[in-house]
Amino acid sequence: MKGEIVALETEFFKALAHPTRLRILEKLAFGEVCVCEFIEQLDLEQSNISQHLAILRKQNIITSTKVGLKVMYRIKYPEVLNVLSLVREVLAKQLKESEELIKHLTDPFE
Amino acid sequence: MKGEIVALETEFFKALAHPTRLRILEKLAFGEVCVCEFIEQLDLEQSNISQHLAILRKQNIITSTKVGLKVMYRIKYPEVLNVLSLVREVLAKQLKESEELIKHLTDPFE
DNA sequence: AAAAAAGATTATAATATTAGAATAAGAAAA
DNA sequence: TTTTCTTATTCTAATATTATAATCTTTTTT
Repeated sequence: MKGEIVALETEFFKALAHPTRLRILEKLAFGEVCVCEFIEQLDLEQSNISQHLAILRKQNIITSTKVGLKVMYRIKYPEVLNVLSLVREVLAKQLKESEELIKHLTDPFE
Repeated sequence: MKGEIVALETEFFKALAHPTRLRILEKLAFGEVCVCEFIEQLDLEQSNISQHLAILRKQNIITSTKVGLKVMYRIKYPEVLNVLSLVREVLAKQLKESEELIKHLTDPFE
């Protein structure tokens, strides 16, 4: 029971633990995006982008609809974006702290 | 610039993307824990636990202090726990939705 | 000082993830 | 209906992660 929840959480974090997938989500934060745009903007092989989209889809983080030849992707649960911004907050706090350490190193008598 | 932020985020998610490390954080949510307790409760090799602790330490998520022979670990930025609970919320929402799908499958005429 | 206890580190074999190339599948246009 | 366009899938080689075993390191007992 508890182990299965941890497993779900793990898979979720794994899905987010790749720069390409984070960049995809960043773009989707502004709304629907078609695969062709990702190909244009991310400067990666089409097949690679498609693989990363598949991972996010499998994790139920994004969904797609086919519109003619194109496939439009969007974020399925907007709460995912809150996770991303919360992580950025933690990182900001971490960086601020090391910044202060540097300050003390360079101006030790202030 | 933007790429480096994404890289930081990626490393952060990677640090959380393992069941053992999530279990460690779960235990640390209640307060300080010594390595010996992890060894006892997680039923894994000592060296393996130590490796996972090192990954969380390197990511600046936890810190340790030595007390005699023992080493006590604790969460450094409590905000990390908010990330975990937010993720659980997303998972809950996802599961609730698939639960409703099952309901419609089994009682299609309700 | 030698032995023991608690953790950390290193090396390595097994496994998993990733990127790129090739191919397939689907829809629309010619 | 053949061709073209857009995306998905499969295969594979390269890389990264992981767990175990063995080896330190540090501190405390004896």
